[in-house]
Amino acid sequence: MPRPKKEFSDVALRMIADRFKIMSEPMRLKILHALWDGELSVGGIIEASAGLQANISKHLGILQQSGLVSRRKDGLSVYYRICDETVFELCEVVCVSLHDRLMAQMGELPIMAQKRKSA
Amino acid sequence: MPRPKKEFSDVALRMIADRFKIMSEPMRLKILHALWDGELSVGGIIEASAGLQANISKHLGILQQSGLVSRRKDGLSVYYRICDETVFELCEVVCVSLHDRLMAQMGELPIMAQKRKSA
DNA sequence: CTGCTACATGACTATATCACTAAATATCGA
DNA sequence: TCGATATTTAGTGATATAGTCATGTAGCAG
Repeated sequence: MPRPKKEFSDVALRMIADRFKIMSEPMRLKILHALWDGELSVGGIIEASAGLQANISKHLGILQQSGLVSRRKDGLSVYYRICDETVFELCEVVCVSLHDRLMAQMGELPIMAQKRKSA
Repeated sequence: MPRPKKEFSDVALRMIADRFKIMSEPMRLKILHALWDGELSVGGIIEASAGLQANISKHLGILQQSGLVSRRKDGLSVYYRICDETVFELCEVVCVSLHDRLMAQMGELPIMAQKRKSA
């Protein structure tokens, strides 16, 4: 069955593209991945993502403004957590797509049928 | 139930981020949208997306190299079509997320309970 | 008030990328 | 071969963004 085609205005395209752009930085993905299991303080995120404090803070600001993570302040620390679960879904879809593509590319290679030990 | 946490190497993060980056240009989304219903020649894509020829061509090259669209040459024309259906899925997930976010933001606004005619 | 900790922000540099123009390449018909 | 059409490639200027250093701000301890 064919997908029903919806129309997209330039504004809509811009909004969608912006969301993808947010997700298009490895450092931000790393931060989101660090938040996979739940809330974490900025210090914890810095530790998990192995980045400089200023950079992490800036990325967290971007992620929060885009609505992907939420901020909670408690004393000296600030805790972030993912508040948009589609983040995981997007990454999973992309991973599957990349995997399929690599498999297809491997299939194109004329490797002779020699036994290969699986790791 | 908690999602099972998978580990991501820097290379993996880079690959995923690159895929998102491909999708983060409104013009490329416009091109993909033009290909929604199926194959289209470059000329057709130019017409549908209302962009300059050189620019469209460059974006098509990027899309093809990333494996999202495939190329078929027939005589003078080159026909492109989407060969990775996850493109649609990604856009749909993002749209839902954006919609939910806007709805939530609307809910935050203290609008008085006045009747509003639906358009 | 002072100092300390945790985080955010501003300024700056380097890099990347988009859109545009102009030129090159490829295919078909006369 | 010549010219017309269709598409790609190259070069350029403008813009944007990541990363880094230095500084600013908020909360807690003393």
